[in-house]
Amino acid sequence: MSEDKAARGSVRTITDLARLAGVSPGTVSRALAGKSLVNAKTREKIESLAREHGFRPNQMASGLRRQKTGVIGVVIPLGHDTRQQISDSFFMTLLGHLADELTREGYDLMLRRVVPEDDADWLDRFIGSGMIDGVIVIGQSDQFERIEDVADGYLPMVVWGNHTQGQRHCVVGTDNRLGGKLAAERLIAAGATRLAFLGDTGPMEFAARFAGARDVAERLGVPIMALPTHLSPDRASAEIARHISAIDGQVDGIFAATDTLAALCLTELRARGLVVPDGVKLVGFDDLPIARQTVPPLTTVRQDIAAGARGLVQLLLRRLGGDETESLVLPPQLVIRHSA
Amino acid sequence: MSEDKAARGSVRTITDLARLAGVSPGTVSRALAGKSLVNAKTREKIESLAREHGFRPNQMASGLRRQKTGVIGVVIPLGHDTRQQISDSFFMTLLGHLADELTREGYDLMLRRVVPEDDADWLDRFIGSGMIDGVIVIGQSDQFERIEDVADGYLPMVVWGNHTQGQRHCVVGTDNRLGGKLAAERLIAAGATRLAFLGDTGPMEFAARFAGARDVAERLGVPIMALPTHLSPDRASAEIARHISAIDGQVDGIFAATDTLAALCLTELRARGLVVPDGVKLVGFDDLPIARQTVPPLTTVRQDIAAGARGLVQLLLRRLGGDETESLVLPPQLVIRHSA
DNA sequence: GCGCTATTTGCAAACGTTTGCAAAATTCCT
DNA sequence: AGGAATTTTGCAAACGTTTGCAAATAGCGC
Repeated sequence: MSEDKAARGSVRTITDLARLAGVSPGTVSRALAGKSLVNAKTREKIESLAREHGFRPNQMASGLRRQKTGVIGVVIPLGHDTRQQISDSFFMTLLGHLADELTREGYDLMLRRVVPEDDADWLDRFIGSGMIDGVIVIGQSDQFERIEDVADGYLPMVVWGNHTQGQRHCVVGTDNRLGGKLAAERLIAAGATRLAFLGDTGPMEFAARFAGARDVAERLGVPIMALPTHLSPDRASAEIARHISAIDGQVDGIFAATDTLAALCLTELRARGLVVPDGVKLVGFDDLPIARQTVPPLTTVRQDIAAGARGLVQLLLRRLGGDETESLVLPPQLVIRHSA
Repeated sequence: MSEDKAARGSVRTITDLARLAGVSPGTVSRALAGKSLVNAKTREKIESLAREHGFRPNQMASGLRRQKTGVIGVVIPLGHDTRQQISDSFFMTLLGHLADELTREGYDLMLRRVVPEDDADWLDRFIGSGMIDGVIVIGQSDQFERIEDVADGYLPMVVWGNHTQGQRHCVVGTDNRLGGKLAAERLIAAGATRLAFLGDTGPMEFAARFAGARDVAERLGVPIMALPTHLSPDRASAEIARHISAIDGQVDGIFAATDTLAALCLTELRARGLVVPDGVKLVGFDDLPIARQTVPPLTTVRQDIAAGARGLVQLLLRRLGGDETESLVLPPQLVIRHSA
C-alpha cells in the first residue's frame, strides 16, 4: 500500500508537493488542473507524487481564488407545519435524483432546510454565503414573493414549484392544474357525482390542483368541496377522520392532494366501513411507490420526478453559464389502478 | 425597504464595509464575529451598516483562514445495486433528521452519494477536500475495511451501521442481532413453525438481523432459510414472487429485512391467495410509515431513527472537540400490529 | 552557433477573512 | 495632573490556490 499514514500526513499543500517535485507551486497547480502549458514529463512526475502521497488540493482555497465553489445549494423552505416536508417521500425522492444529477455534472450538493417564518433572510443568506455557485429551491411554500425578489438580482437559481403566468423566477414543475383536471375527470368518469378535494390549498401547487379539479367540476355541473388538511402524518389522520364522518354520504369521489394523504384516507375509509372504489372513488397525486402498495392500489396522477430533477439541474447549469432560461412545465400523467 | 438592489451589490467584502464605517477591516471582522474587544458603539454602527447593505462575510475566505468550514459531510456509499438506497425511505428519514440536528448545531450539510466500486478513494477524497470539518457515513455497505482504515488516522467521523466487537470506527446503530431475535421470537410465538429470512445478507446490518433470527430458531429447533433478495423495488418484486412460489407451503413465518420488502412481500402473498397472518406470519424491520398503512398493518421491529440521528451528530460534535468517543448501540423495539 | 519562435517555468499578486502583536485611545486611581 | 492599567484599534501576516506576466529554456532552420 503506497499511501501509509506517514505519507498521508506529510504533504498537505501544493507548496509541499512543489518542493518534493522540485518545481514551483504554480507548475504543480497547472499540472493538477490538467492545463496544457506544462511539460508532459513534469506533469507525470507531479501526478505520480500526488498519487503517492494522497494529495488533494484544498477546495476552500481553490474556491476562494477562482470565485467558484463547485457546490450547488439545495434549500427546502418549510411552511407552517415546520417538520413536515422532509419526511415527505416526494421531496426525498426528488432530492435523491438531484444528488445524482449534480454529482454527474461534477457538483457537490449542500442541503439546507429553513423555516422562513423564523428567518426572513433565508434565501439571501444562503446565496450570499459565498459557499455556493447556484441554488435550487425545492418548493415555493408561501415564499413566492421573496423568491421573485431574489430572482431579479441573482441569475443562477431554479425553483421546483408551480408556474404562474408572468412570474420572474425560473421554475420547473408539473402542470398541476392539468393534473387536477385529469383527476377530476377520472373520478367523474368512474361514476362519482359529488366531489371533494382533500388537502391544504395554501401552497401554490396544491391550490392549482384544486383549481384544475374545480374547472372540470364546474364545467360538468358537479359539486366539489374543499376539505382542508395538514400534510404532517400525525395531524392528517385525525383531520381526515373528522372530514369523513362530516361528509358522510355527501361525497362519492375524493381527490387527494398527495398519495400520502390518499393512503391515509384509504385507511380511514376502511375503518368506517366505506369500500373503495365501490362506495367512494379516490384519486391521489404523485405516483409515489406507496400508490401501488395500497389496497386497492391507487389511481393517481403521476409526476415524473426524475425528469424534474434533470430539468432543474440542466436549467441551472445553463444559468450558471449566463443564459436566461425559460421555465419548464412537465405534463402529468393519469395512472389508472383500482381506487377510481 | 432598506436593502435595494444597488445597496446589495455594492459592498461585498469586509474591507468595503470597513471603508464605509471608517474603521479597519480587522475591527469589522471582530465586530461581526461578536468578539468582546470592540467598542459597543463601533460595533453597533458596523452592525447596522452590515444590515443595511445586506452584507455577509464570505464563508470560503473565512473557512480558509480559520481552517474550519462549518460544514459536515454526509456520505452514502451505494452498494452493488447502484441506484438503490437513496429512494429507500429509511435512509431518507435519517437524512432528514440529520439535516435538522446539524442545522440546530449551526452546521451545514454537504451530501454526497458515492459508488465505492467506481471510486475506491471515495472516503479519503471527501475528507481531504478541505470542504468539511467532519463526516457522517450512512451505512457501511461493503466498505467496512476501508472505513476502518480511515478511522485510524481521522478522528471526526461517525458511521451509521452495525457494531461488531472490537471495531475501530465509531458507529451508531440499532442492535440488529437483537432485533432479529425479537422478530423470530414473535413469529414463533404467533405460531410459525418454519421460518424464512427475506433480504440480502451481504450488508452487515442485514447479516446481523438474520444471525439473530437464526440464533432463536436454532435454540428452539425451528428451521430457518434465507431467501436472498435485492432491495431495489423493481428487482425485489420479481424475486419475491419467485421465492414465494418456490417455498409454497414450506414456510409459515417470514422475517423481512426491511418494511419495504415486507410490504412488497405482502402484495405478492395476496396475489397468490395467501392470507396474512392466518396462512403466513410476517414481520418487518424499521417501522417506517408504510408499516401502519399496509393491510394488515405490519408487525415490525422499530428503529428509533430520530435518536440515531441525534446520536450521530452528538458523537461527531464531541469528536470535533477531540474526544475519542465510544460507539452507540440503540435498542430495537418490537411493534406488534396484525401481520404476526 | 545564431537568431527566431514556441514551450515551460517561476514570480508574485490576488481571492476575503481572521488574529497576534503593538500602538493608540480611553479610563481609573491617587 | 500624571502615570498605570485597561480597553479599543490598526497593521500585516497568514490560510492554500490560481493566473497574468515575464523570464528561461528548448526547438528549429540556416
